Order: sequence, then C-alpha cells, then structure tokens
Amino acid sequence: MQHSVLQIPVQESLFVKDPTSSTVGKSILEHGLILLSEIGLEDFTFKKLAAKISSTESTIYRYFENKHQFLSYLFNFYWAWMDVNISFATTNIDDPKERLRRIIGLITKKVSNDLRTPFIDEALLQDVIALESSKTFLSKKVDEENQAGYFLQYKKLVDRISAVIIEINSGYPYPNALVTTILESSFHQRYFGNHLPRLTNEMHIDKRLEEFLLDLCLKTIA
Amino acid sequence: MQHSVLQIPVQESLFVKDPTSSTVGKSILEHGLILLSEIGLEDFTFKKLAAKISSTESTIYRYFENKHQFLSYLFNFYWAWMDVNISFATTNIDDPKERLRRIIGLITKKVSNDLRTPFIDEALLQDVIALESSKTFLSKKVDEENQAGYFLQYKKLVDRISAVIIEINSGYPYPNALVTTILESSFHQRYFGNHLPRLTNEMHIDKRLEEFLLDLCLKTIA
DNA sequence: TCAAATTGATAGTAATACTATTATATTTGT
DNA sequence: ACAAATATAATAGTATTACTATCAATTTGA
Repeated sequence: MQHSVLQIPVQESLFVKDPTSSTVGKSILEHGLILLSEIGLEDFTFKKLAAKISSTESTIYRYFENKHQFLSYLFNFYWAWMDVNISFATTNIDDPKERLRRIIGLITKKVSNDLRTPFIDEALLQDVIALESSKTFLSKKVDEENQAGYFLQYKKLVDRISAVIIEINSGYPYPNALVTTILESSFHQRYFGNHLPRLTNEMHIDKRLEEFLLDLCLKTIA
Repeated sequence: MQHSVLQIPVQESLFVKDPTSSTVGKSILEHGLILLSEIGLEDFTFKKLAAKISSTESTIYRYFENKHQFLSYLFNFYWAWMDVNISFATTNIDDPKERLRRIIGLITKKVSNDLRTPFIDEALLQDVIALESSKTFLSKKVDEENQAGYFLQYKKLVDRISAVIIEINSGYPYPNALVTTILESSFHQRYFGNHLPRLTNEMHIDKRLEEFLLDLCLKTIA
C-alpha cells in the first residue's frame, strides 16, 4: 500500500544536476534542510552536510553550485508546494472573498509534514524559509538570478493571488504589492512573535496572524 | 560658519570602541558604508575596508567585533536618525491622521544626505539598510542580540508610530504588527520596483509607494 | 558485458574571519 | 615639556570556508 507521491517541479537553473534524480541527491535535500534548520544559513556548509550524509563536498557540488543556490531551490520548492495547496483549496469555490480567506488561512497556518513529498519535511521547510527566504532576493546578484529564473515560482503564486484580489475589486491599483506585503509580513510577524515580541502583537498564535492579515487585506481592497 | 551637528546616539553594545570618538573610527563608518553600498554585505570584509582607508584589519576589529555588528550599528543609526526626523516633523501637529501621513511620507521618501551628520551619507545608508537590514534580525543569534539591545532603536520607533495609530483608533488590536508590516514593506516594495517588478506595482516611484502604504494603513485602522 | 557516468577519496588554493605580537606614533595628564 | 598611557600600523599566523582538480572504484544502463 503506497500513498500518492506529489511531484514538485523546480527550475533547471536551480541545480547543476537534479537532486531528485538520485539517492544521494535526495539525501542532500532531506539532510540539507534538516541541517539548515538546525544551524542557519550562515553556519551551513557543504562540508558539514557531506559529513552528515557520509558523502563528500565534491559530490554535493555536483548537485548545487553553492549554498545560495541550494537555498533558492528550497525557496522555489516551498512556493511551488504552496501553490499546489492553494490551487487545490480554492478550486470550485466561486466567491473570490472566500478564496482569499482560504489562501490567507493557508499562508498563515503552521504547516505539518506533507507525506506525499518523501524527502522534504514541510514543517521544517516553512521555518527555514521564514528565516532565510529574504536572503534569496536581497543580494547584489538579484538581477542576474532573476534573469536565470530563480524567482519564477514565487512570481507565479503572487500573480495567482493578485488575480483573486482583482476579482474582488478590479479597481484596486496595487494588487501585487499587497500580496507580497502580506506574504512577507506573514513570515516576519510570526518570527517577531517568537523572538522580538515588542515588534508585533502576539503573532505567534496562528489565528491572530490570520485575522490580522485577512482584516488588513479585505479592508484595503474594499 | 559651521552648520549644526546632529548627534545620533548608538547603544554601547553595538561597538567595541565608539567609532565617533576618533578619526579612524569616523573613517571606518564613512568608508564602511560606502563599501557596503558598493559590494553588499556578503562580499564586504574588514580587510577590503582596511585597504580602502589605508589602515589595517586589527585596527577595525578594535572598533567592531565583526561585520554583522557593524551592520547592526548602521541599522540602529538609521532608525535613530529617522526617529529624530519623525519627531521633528510631527511636533505641534494635533491631528493624529496628519501625523501618520507625515510619518509615512518620511518613511517612503528617498532621503538625501543630511549634512548635520558629517561621516554618514543618509542616501547611501537608506539603500544599504533597505537591502541588508533584514539580515540584522533574521539570524540564529537574534535572541542573544536582542538581549544585548541590538534592536532597541527600531523598537522605540515602532512604539512611537504605534502610539499614533492608537490615537486614531484606540480599539485597533494590531498596531505594532501594522507598523512593522509597513516599515518592512516600504523597503521591499521599492526594492522589488527596481529589481523584481512583477512582485509589485511601479513602486520605484516614491509617491505611489507612499499612497499604497498610507491607503493601506488608514483603511486598516479606520 | 563494455562504456559511460557517478561517486568517494584525496589534495590543493585563495580568501575569510579572526587573534597575537610588537614597534611606532600620538595623545594626555601633570 | 616630558613621561606615561594609549592608539595605530605592520606583520605574522591559524582555522575555516568556498571552492576546483585529479583519479580510482563503483554503479548503471544499452
């Protein structure tokens, strides 16, 4: 009895060799994510990861150019996975407001491991992306990486959510800005709730975060 | 004929030796900021900075523990400076909505060099902080650094703006969350406008950014 | 089963992120 | 004006990082 497997496609520019195509590759993904969540991007090195999976640096370099590319891979994976979930949760719902409600629910909710993706633990992934995702685009290499398609999946999701906003109010002039504001804020507010509580208002509680962003969003586009 | 000098006080935990207390120190600040704006935090090293100011690494290490502390110093300086400006622009204004309007105006406006602070070019500082500031708090060392007072100035400003929001609507439950959402968004939207335009809506234009955030803020707390 | 591709083992390089030592300036307190 | 204290520059050195290169052993796949 095998449960279904969810294929999350990731851009070719985000790896040297597709990590899902081999056992070592999958191990790099799985334990790379765990190591990242444990020590953070700064202290993360391919050498440490190689030791963890009993492999070598050179092998890991055959899959990813460097740790930044590895992070970008996870970033895209996360948003592609989120896109699938959002897509699933909003099909056949006619009312765009209800769709928006569900989207914000999904974005603000703490996720748990999705067993359909064997080597990625989404609960860990969410924490890692919340902490590190800004670092994917806040770099002097943005333009180059943008050219290479590093942010396509994120853009795609932003477009999808913007379309819902436009459905609710076709005259609202800043749909994309509103969406990215909410997405970034979702990560930051939860993070502040856990580490810098004076910068927020009890946002470690999922429901409050959801209410804050839904309220903000609906009022803004009303 | 000397113009007035604006003293921006920075926490003692943000340096080893006060850089404003000596010529080399001031040079580290001035050229450190320039170098940061040129090459970004990743490629920035004390060795390169030392070469630029014809000094040595060891001298710089006597002022700052590492480049992260140096960035945090600039982060605090920026928000302290912004706090002074906001404070000045909002005294004697009775209407809290008008005060909020002015605050959002100041936050979203591209700043130009403030000649009252001799060794810091605020125009550069704003660009650097927009790109790098998230990295000050998105780190595995947040709690430790928070303890040490690394974010005090930012918190202070958030409190000040939150108070204005509470004045407008004392029942609004998320004033701090709203303020940090706006402050972060202000940086990110402008950045997206310049580098990832599909994630925003022409936010490289100051006036549009201001309108987007002011509208969002006023509707949310209405 | 033979060629091709993949991995592991090992080595090596340039740069980073520091720390330590000492000689030389410079400042300062009296 | 001078000695004492302090700051800086010059130099050296270490452990780690971020790679690249080579080659033998192993796996795979046509």
